[in-house]
Amino acid sequence: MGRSPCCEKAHTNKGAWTREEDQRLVAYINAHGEGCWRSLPKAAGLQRCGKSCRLRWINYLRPDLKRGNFTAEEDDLIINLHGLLGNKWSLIAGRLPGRTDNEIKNYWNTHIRRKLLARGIDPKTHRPLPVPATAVAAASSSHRQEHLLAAARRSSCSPETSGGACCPSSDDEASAPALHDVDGGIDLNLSISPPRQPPSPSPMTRQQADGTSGEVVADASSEKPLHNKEEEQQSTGSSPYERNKMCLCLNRLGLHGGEGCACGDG
DNA sequence: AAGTTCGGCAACCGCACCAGG
DNA sequence: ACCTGGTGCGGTTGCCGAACT
Repeated sequence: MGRSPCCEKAHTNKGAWTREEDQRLVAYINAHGEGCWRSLPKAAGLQRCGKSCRLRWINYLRPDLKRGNFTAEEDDLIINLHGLLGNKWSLIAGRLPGRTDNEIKNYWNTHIRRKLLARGIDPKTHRPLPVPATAVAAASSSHRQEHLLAAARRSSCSPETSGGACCPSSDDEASAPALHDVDGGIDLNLSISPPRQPPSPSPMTRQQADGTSGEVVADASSEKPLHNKEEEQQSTGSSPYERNKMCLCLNRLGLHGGEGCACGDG
């Protein structure tokens, strides 16, 4: 028993989208709205698979997309959310307005992951890799990387930062990385109720979890070039992460005090 | 200047989940 | 309870431009 293919591959285009195809897709969705992706290509006069149309719309054509470089705040948010959620790119994207899961996934794989590795941080577990301290120190030359490392270390639960109390050393537990903001005193370990947060009133639904409720939680959208962020950080001495504390209202992760922050004191 | 390598990103593929019949 | 279709998600691939030799 199998399932029918989502489209007739013999009559569908593949590869890069043309301007005309984009225009057709945008025009159709503007007129009829999203949904019914299977029948959309035919209705819109496109020789494309419905899944391809959906992907093109979500990742490239949506009007609310934010293009351009990721900001330092977004970097921090991604690192922290990845520490919490793992490779749940759609969930992470739900906390970054204007960013898509695909974009974040690519950014992680091409930028953040490599930088974390260079800093001796395991991108999967957010724990320090077993490398000589001198190698880590030698790699800490740039302020930008220093900032990323600091954020990553805040995101990780390591014996050095936690004193070992919060991080059982068994491999089973290590496979489920926890988040701890040592500086801020916030325990983000999702396996235990955060001491400074009320328990969640109900289990998180899928809709709540993936951000499809339409709420915009994290407002880290300032589009400053990265080098400006570095200068700002150097001049103030405080990281964007510290200035934009994480909002951890359980099912509304984002920047503390952001638009959708439900803490009440933000 | 030409060839090669590398990095970034758009797009594809296959599986999982969910809702409706 | 089971089956099927539609949709969403994460992993992977391949193209293209930049950097390097």
